[in-house]
Amino acid sequence: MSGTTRALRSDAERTVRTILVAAERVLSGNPAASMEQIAEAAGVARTTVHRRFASREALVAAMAAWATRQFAEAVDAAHPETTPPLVALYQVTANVLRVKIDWGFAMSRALITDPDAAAVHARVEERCERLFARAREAGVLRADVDLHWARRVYYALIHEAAQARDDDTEALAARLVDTLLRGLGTGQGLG
Amino acid sequence: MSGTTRALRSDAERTVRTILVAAERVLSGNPAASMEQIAEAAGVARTTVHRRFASREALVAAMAAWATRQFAEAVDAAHPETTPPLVALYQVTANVLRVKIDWGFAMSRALITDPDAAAVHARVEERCERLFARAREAGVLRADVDLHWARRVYYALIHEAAQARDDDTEALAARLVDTLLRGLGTGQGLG
DNA sequence: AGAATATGCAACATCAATGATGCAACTTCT
DNA sequence: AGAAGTTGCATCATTGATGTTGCATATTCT
Repeated sequence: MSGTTRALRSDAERTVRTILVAAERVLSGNPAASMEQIAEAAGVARTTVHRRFASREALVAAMAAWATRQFAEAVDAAHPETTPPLVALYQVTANVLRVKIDWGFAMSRALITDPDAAAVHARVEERCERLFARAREAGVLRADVDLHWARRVYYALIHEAAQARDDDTEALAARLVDTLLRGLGTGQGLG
Repeated sequence: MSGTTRALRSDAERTVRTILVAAERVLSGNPAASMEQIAEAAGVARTTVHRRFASREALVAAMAAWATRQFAEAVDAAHPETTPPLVALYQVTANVLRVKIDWGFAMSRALITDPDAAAVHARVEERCERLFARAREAGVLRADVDLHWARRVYYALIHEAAQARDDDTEALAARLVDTLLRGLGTGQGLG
């Protein structure tokens, strides 16, 4: 994106990455953690963090940008507008889970603070909405289902599933989608 | 609980209540809000807050204690061990939603910080687990369902539904339980 | 009215987090 | 080797939140 420094560029970028990863690890555990704690977790002096990120806000923004990028890519990779709804649902879920497990904090904050990230998230939400609409038309979702509620339930399940931090995201996704579509009941006594 | 002050007791208690309510309102919107903001929201000087609560920690603990009490009462009122599982599920859900809508922050933090509150929450979790076990035995939940996953899905849905802040908790509970048991799909193409 | 209690206001002390800077030491590229 | 760049360390200023206290002023109970 920039042509500022040629030499030693890889070193600096590696440090930036290390800090971003450490920040996610620390902040997901305690959103109020200090820059000192983040620096320590990254195995770096606090001043170094401040050299790379002008302010705490800038650091969080960078995390949000990074996570948002991965998020968008995760959705793209599933081709949710061209693949059959049910398949796309599984694929999107598995891909997004992978990102959300590693960047849960950054993704949650992205909505609130960063302007660009918010735009990307809004775009993804639209795509999600379209996917759900297609799923309903295809008979995957019931015809009488409230799409807004459906999307919120889906997000809630993703959030919950991501807490497992299981590396088998395929299995997580399978269980999640199964629960979303079939629920957990037998159907007895429910009219 | 205490016999310290007889006169003017009602005044002080009213102030305490006002502060607790304001704190919940403010902190649910921004967990990092200052005592100043809380005091302002309560229509009270910051010093008054500090007179009633020795520290920020004490304030949060008081919120947790208050919310936890209401939480336990909400579960009790549904008689989850004696009522038929499905009925109890609806009733508990509606009651808990009522509390969670008004005390979402206090209930979430309760688990982490306060020791007594944690005990109550643990007790409630046990009751929830038993209720789910009964539901499975009664054929309300499928026999092959993982109870741990079921409970987490249930919590996630409650958390999500509580965001609606709708005052019709009966309707919310109905939709929530319906989603939990039946899911949102038609069952087509799912083996 | 008088006593007890509660609150607002102003002021103060403390403390932790943030952000900036200069300097020496080290690594990497040419 | 020399230049450029990066980091660690020590240090300092600033800021915002926290918690305390004294005093004047209601408010309420008896």
